[in-house]
Amino acid sequence: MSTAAQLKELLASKIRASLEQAIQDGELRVDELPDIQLESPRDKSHGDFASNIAMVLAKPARMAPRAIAQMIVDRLRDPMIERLDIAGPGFINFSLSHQWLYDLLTLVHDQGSEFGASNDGEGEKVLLEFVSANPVGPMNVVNARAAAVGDTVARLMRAAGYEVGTEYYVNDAGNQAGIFGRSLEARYRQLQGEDIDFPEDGYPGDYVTELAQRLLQEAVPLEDMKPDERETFFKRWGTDRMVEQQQQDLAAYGVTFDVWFRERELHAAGALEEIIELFKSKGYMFEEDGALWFRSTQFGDDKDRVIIKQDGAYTYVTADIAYHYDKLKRGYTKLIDILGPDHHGYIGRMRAAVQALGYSSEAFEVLILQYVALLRNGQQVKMSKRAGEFITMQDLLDEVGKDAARYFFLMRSPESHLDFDLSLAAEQSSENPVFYVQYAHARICSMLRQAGEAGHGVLDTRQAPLDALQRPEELDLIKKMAELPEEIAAAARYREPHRIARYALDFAGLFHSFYTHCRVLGEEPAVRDARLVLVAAVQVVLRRVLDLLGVDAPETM
RNA sequence: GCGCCUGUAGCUCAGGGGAUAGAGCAUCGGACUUCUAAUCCGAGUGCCGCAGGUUCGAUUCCUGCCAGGCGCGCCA
Repeated sequence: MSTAAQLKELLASKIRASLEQAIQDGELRVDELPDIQLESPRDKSHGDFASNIAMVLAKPARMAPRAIAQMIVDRLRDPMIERLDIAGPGFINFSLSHQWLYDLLTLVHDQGSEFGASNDGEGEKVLLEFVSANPVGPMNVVNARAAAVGDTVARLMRAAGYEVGTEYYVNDAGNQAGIFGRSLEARYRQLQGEDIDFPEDGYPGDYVTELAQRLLQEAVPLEDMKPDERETFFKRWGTDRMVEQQQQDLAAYGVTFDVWFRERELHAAGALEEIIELFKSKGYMFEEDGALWFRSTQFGDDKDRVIIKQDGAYTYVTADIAYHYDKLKRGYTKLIDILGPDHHGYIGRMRAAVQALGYSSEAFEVLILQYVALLRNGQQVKMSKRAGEFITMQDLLDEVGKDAARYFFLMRSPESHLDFDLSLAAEQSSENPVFYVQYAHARICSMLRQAGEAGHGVLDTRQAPLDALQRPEELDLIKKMAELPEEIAAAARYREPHRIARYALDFAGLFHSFYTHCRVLGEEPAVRDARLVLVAAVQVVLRRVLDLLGVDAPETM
């Protein structure tokens, strides 16, 4: 039982053995053998697997690629290999007997919802931080994109053998949290009938007033507090409520975090002072213009960064350094931050900080998501924060639903600008790719239901007459399944969830094509039983893939 | 000015050293007495932004340029 990845390794070792034999025979002269790569050819006429090794060796061996290929082919014998062709400029194409595909169905059924897993990540401890929207207002569509991408990257990395923690960093101690607290207090007092001005830089949204109303109903004895206690109270109570809201919204979106990390806890633990002392002792700090600076340019940043402002307050960078230090001290060897497009300037300073803390710059990695343009009926939706006209994450989910939202965000490569067509996403039609995939799953459920009612269960794969599967539609489906482990591993390694969204679409397409061309129920028993095993395996794979994307797999549509 | 992202079919986007460059949508033409037609089958379209370079081979890697988007706080 082998996946495509395992077979590639096997074939590579056979090629290597042939080459070594050729060297021994004195027919080939090279200093060393390069890595032997096998690929899954796009074009079916090129066999199951193909290698370009003859072309790679052409120069060092000073021989024609096709002659090298012939030399390899002459020495390659294996019962598994049905046909070997030399094609084009010197490709070696392998056509295998169908047995490996039948075996793969057994593997899929044995592994079930685990199918596709690998140990590509070798247990590397990765901390994935994403969204981390300030707890002072509703989340926006870039936050929604970050949530979908981050959550699916985490799922993919776990499937690919990484040890992943997910975190949401709550900026509940900074400037903006303070402004938010003052905004809330102002609304609260206005509701009590006081005639006071709303802070000039305050948050104008209705949600602040709604929170103030809620606080009023809770009848907290604020009169007994001193002014600074009141300020702390409003800030803390307000941001805590916002965090609760964010947690709810994200959970409804299928996104949960292992840890919600509060900035204020860093402050309370003295973590910022610790950083300052550490950097001072290492000579990375200097004073200028009444402020304390981190000489980040020493580590490749484009300018130095203020750590303590003239007014004695810390900057956000200080807390962020402390936070990342905390992550590193917890044993994570790779910190991945998923950030919005307005934060790319942040990479240099954090990378500098990580190095200053004594870690490799490679321990810190940033995935920058690009801008999301919302379209409705082909027109771009204009948003103005100042006028309070913007589409929140919640609006988006209300309009298109969780599954379409996640799928649309995951469809595109994370670092590409994204045109999100709200009209299309909300449409329950064939034009909407998410339904296309879900429909494949629903169709399978319906078939298996009817098969079961007719008394035809899915046989154990070892009992089923799988060699009845001979049609290209059947074999193509299985081949595609065989590629899932490498697809997941690649998607995890490059942090590219769109590979899986595309895989889902392609795989569903293969199934729909099979469905049209091959009947299951009503065929002669051997064909029926073999196809039922196949269809059940397709169901397993579709569920796996949809689960990785965080999209539901409905049984009926 | 500097930095990040993006230029591939009419539109939205895949493909990131290899064999005739792909998908969806849109357009046109077919396929339901049979497991869900939310489906399938067929048809056309491309100086892969431009110019150099590396390579046996470049849409893919490197450099420069052009175009678009977004950043460049003692805000986060």
